[in-house]
Amino acid sequence: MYPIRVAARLTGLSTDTLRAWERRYKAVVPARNGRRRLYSEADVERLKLINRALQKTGLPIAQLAAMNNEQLSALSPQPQYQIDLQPLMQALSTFDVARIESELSRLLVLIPPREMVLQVVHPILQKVGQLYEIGQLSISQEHMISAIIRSVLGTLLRLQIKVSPTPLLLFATPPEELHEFGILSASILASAAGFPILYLGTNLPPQEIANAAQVARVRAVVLSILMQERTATLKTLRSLLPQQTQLWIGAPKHLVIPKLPATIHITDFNSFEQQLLDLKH
Amino acid sequence: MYPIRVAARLTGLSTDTLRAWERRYKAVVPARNGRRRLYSEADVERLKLINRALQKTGLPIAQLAAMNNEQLSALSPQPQYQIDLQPLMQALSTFDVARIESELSRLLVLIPPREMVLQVVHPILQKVGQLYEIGQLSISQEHMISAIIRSVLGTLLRLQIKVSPTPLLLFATPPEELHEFGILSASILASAAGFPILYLGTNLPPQEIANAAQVARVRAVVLSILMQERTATLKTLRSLLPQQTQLWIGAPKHLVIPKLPATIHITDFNSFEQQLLDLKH
DNA sequence: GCTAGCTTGTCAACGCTTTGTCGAATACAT
DNA sequence: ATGTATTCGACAAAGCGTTGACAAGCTAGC
Repeated sequence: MYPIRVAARLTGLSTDTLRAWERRYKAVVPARNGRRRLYSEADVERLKLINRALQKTGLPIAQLAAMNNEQLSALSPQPQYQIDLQPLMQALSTFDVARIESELSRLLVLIPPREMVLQVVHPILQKVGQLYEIGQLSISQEHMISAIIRSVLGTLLRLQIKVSPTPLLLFATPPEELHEFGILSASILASAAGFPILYLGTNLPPQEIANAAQVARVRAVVLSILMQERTATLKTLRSLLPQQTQLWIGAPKHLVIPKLPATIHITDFNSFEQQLLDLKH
Repeated sequence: MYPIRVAARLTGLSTDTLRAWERRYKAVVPARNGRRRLYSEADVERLKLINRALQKTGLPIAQLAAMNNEQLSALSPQPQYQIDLQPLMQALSTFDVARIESELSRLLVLIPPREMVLQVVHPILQKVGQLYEIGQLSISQEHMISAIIRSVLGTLLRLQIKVSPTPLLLFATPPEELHEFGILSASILASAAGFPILYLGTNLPPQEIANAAQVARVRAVVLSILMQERTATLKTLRSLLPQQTQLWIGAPKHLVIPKLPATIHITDFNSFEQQLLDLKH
C-alpha cells in the first residue's frame, strides 16, 4: 500500500490531481489509514489505465472515471507479449552459453527494447551476480556471458538510437569503471522513451566528458559508478560542467555520493525513468 | 468514440473545418454527449474518405458530402502504397547503414506487414546476398545490416503476433542454422493471415521442438533450413512428432529433403501462403 | 475579360464547462 | 516544531459550442 506521494510518482500524476479525481469523479477511492490515503497496487493500476485512456482518446475524465477497468483497457489496448524467463534461467544455471545466446536472440525479436532491458537483461545480470558471488561461475564463464549480454545491449542501442545534433542526455563512465551495463541499459531506456542521446562509452576522463557535454549542450550527464567511491573525480567533473547541466550518478545505494549542486544519485531504473519524465517537464 | 480534437488529429483536418462541414453540408453528424460532439470510428473513416476524395478530385465539398461511402471510395482508389525501393537499394550499395535504417523505418509505418515482408525485406536480403557473394560486403557490414533487418522483422512480428494458448503453427530452426530470416518472415506472414503462432527461434535441438509442439498441440511445425542437408535431424524430429502434426520444411529448391510422412518441402513464400490456406480448410 | 457572387477554410467573440493547480486552515506523526 | 496530508474553496487555463464574418479562390454570366 502506497501513500499519495508514491502513488503520484508511480502514475505520473500530481497529488493534487489524484485528490481532485477522487473528490470529483471517484475515479479511485483508496483505503485510509486514519485520515491518510493508502493506494493499493490495483488502485495504481487503474489510475495508469485511466491516464493512458485519457491520453489516447481525450474523452472527459468524468466519463472515463465511470468506466470499469475492462472498458478502460479496451479503450487503450496495450500489446501483449508473454515473457517466460524459465528457459533462460535454466540455461544460466547450467552455463549453457549457446542456449543463452539463442534464447536471448529469440526474446530480442519478440520483446520491445524497454521490456528487454527491465525484464530480461536486468534479471539475468542479477542472477549472474548471484552465481558469481557463491563461486558457481568461473571467471571465463562470467566473461562469456557478459560478452553476450554486452552484444545484446549494444544491438538494442544501435537499433533505436536517434541521431540528433542536439542530444538531451550524455552517457559515460569515468576511468577505471569498466562495466558499461549500467549506462548501456540507461541509454536504451532513454532512447526508448524518445530522448535523443549521446553515448560516449567507458573509461573517460572528466575533461573529455565535460568537453563533450559543453559542445553538445546536453541537459544532463549520466554517469555510472559501480565499485569505488570517487568523490574527487565527481567534484572535478562537476566543476568543469556548466552550472545548468545536471549530473546524474547511477550507483548502488550504499556508495557515498558527495553532495554537489545539480547532482542526483540514482539507484535504480525506476527513479531513472522518473528523472526522465521530470526532464521532459 | 472520440471528441473533436482527437477526430481532427486522426483525420488531419482542423476542428474548425470539422464543425464547418457539419454545419454547412452535414458531411458527418457525430453523436453528442450533452453538447459535445462524439465521433465514432465510422465517422472518422468517412471523414478520411471525404478528405482523400477532395485531395484527388478537387470536387466541391458540398457534392462530396452528399455522397455515400461507396461512391467516395470509388472516387479515390484504395491506399496505393507505392513502394520505391530505389533509395533503399542505393543505400545498400553504398553501405550507408544510417540511411538503410531511416528508409526502413519510414516504410515500416507506410506498408502493411505482409507487403513489407514480400516486397521490401525479401528483395533486400537477396541484394545483400548478392553483394556478399561477390565480396563487396565485409563481415561486419553484413552483421550490421542483418541486425537492422532482424529488428525490423522483429518489430513487425511483435506488432502482429496474437498471444494464444492454442497456436496453430510453430516456428523454429534446428541447431547450427543461425539465420532466422526465413522463419521470421514466415511467422509474420502467418500472423498477418490471422493464425495464432508460437515462435521458438533458432538453434533448437529436435527434442525441444517436438516437446513444444506436443505441449502446445500445434497443427504444423515450420522449420527453416538454409545451408546443409540435414536428413538425420529431420528424421529424428519426424519420429518425435505426433503423426498428425505436419512438418513444413522451408529450404532452397536444390536442397534434398527426405521423403517422410506428413512432411512438405516449401521453397518460396507463395507456396507457404498456399499451405496456410489449405490448413484453414 | 471582368465583375458579382458563391465556396470554403479560418478566425474572433462570447459563453459555458472541464480540469489542473494553489492557498489557507487544520490534523497527525515523528 | 517540522513536515506531510487532508479538506475546502477558488481561480485560471484550456477545450468546446455557436454565431458571424472575412479573405482568397473559383465560377458564371455579362
